[in-house]
Amino acid sequence: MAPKATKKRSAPSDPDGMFAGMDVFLVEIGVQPRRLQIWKQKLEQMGASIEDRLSKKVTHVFAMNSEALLQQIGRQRLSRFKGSVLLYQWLEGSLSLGEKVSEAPYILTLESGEGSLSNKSFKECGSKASNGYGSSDDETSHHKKIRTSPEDPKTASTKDMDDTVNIAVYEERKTVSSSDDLSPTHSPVNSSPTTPDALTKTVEISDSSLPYSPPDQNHNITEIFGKLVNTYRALGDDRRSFSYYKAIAVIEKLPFKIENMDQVKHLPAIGKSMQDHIQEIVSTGKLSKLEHFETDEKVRTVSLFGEVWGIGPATALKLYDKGHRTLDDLKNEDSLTNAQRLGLKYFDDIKTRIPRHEVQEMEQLLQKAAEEILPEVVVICGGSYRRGKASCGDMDIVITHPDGKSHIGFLRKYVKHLKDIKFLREDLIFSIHSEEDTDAGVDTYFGLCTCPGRELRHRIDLKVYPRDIYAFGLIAWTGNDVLNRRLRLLAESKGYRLDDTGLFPATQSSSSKRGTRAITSLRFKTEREVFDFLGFPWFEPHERNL
DNA sequence: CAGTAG
DNA sequence: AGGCCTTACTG
DNA sequence: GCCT
Repeated sequence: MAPKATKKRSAPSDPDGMFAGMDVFLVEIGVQPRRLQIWKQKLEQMGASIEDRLSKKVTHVFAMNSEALLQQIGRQRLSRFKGSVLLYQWLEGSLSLGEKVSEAPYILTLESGEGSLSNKSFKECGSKASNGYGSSDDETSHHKKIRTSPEDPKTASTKDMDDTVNIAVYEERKTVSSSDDLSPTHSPVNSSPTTPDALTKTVEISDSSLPYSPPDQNHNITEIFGKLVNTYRALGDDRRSFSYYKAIAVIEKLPFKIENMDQVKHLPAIGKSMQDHIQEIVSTGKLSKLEHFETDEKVRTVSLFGEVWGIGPATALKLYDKGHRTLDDLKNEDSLTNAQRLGLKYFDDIKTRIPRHEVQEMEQLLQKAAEEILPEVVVICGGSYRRGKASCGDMDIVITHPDGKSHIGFLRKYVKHLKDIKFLREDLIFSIHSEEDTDAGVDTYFGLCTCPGRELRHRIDLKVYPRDIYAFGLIAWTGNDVLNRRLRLLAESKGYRLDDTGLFPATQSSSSKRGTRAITSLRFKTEREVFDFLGFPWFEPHERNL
C-alpha cells in the first residue's frame, strides 16, 4: 500500500528504548562535536527523536550550562517553553545507569543558576581522573565481581594514568578501524605508544575542550562508599556491596556538590540507608560505620586474606577463626589448596600491575608461540589491555582459529610449549572442554607467567573459543563489566540470553534441564555484528571503559 | 557439596 | 518477600 | 543495600 514506510533509519531506533517519546532539542554550544554526535546517536537509538529547532513538539532541551542555553535560545523563547530544560549530565547519568534518572537534580534554570554555578567549577576540577570503583577499574573486566581496591593508595596513581591514556587514545580512535576478530597476525588496537609529553598535552587540550568532564564533586562520599563496596565484598555480602557500587555510579554523575538531602532524596539506588550515610558524611566528613570496619581486626584480617587468589570470604573467615592474623601465618597452614598456596607465595607479584608495554611484549610472544604450533591461529589480549589502559592487573588472552575446528586440542599443546619456554610458570586451573563431546566448549587455563627475562609473576588467563562463538568470548573478556552488563540486559529485554559463549533465544527451559545443551547460539562473526543485532551502539574497545 | 573465579 | 549474574573446576 |  502506501509507501509511507520510510524506514531509512540506518541505526534502527528502538521505539521501546529508554528515551522513547522524547523530542529533544540540543543546545550545541560548548559541546565537543564528537560528544554531541555520540549523544545524538544514543538518543535516537533509544527511541528519542531529535529536532533541529525548538518546535512545539519538543519535550526536552539539553544544554551544557545556562550561558550556552541563553546564547542559543534567548530568555523570551525560553520562558515560553514548557518542557524540561536539563543539563547533559542527565543524559550521561541515564545512559550509564541504563535507565532514565530523575530530572530534578539536572534541571537548568536561569534564576537559581544552579547549572551555571556548577558549571563554573567544572573548569577548576578539570579532567580529574574519574576514580573507577569496581567498574572502570580494570583489575579485571568481564562480568565478574566487584573487585577493586580504590582505597589502596599504592594504586591510586596508576588509576590516574589509565584515564589519561584513555583520553589520548580517544583522539586517534578513528584511525583504528578493525578491532575485530578473525584476522591473524595483525594485532588489533594495541598501537598507542603514547609518550608522556603527548599525554600531558592531550590532557590539557581536553581540559579546555571538555569543560564539563567528570564532575566528581562528591568524592568524599564516593570514596567512602567505595571502601564499603570492598569491605562488604570481602565479608561475602555481595548484594550489599553491589548496592554501594550502584550508588557510587549515580553520585559520580551529579553535577553539583551535595549539601542538603533534598538533592539526593529521589535519586535511583539511593534509599534510606544511603541517605543517612550521605547525611553523616556531608556533615561530619566521615562515616562511623566505615571507621568501625577499618579498626575492626576481624574485618581487616578477613579482607586481607581475601585478597589472596583462591581465598574467598568463607575461607578467609575460617582462617581467621583458626587464629591466623597475617599472611605469614598462612604459610604454615596446611589446609590451603595448591592454588591458594601459589596465590599466597606470589601475593605481591600478582598485585603488581603490568605496564602496558610489557603486556604488549608478552602478547606478541604469545602470538608467535601460538602460530608455531597452529598456523592461522588468532591470539588477542583482551581485558583492560585491549581497552587501552596504561597498565593491567592481569592478562586475558582470547584465542580461536578461523577454520572452526583446529582450535580443538590446541590449548594442551600451547600450554606445554609455553611452559617449555618458561613463559608459564605455575598452574592454577586447567579445564579442557573442547575435546569432549558435542560441546561448544571453551578451553580455559588460569596460571602465572613471567615477562621474558624476569621473575615477577603475573596472572594470565588463556581461553580458546570455537570460531562460531569467538565474538562473544572477545566481547565478554574485553569488558568492561559495566558494558557487559548492559549488553546482557539489552539482550534480555529483547528475549535473549547473552554470555561469553553466545546469544541464545530465551527459552525458559534453559535453566531447567542440564543435559539439554543442544541449544546453540546465534552465529556472529564479529563483535560489531553482535552489537548491531542487539541494537547497541558500537563502542571501540578503548571506548568500553564505562 | 561448598567455595571460588572470571 | 525475594531478586539482584552464570558456569565450571578444585578438593 | 535497593527495588518491585
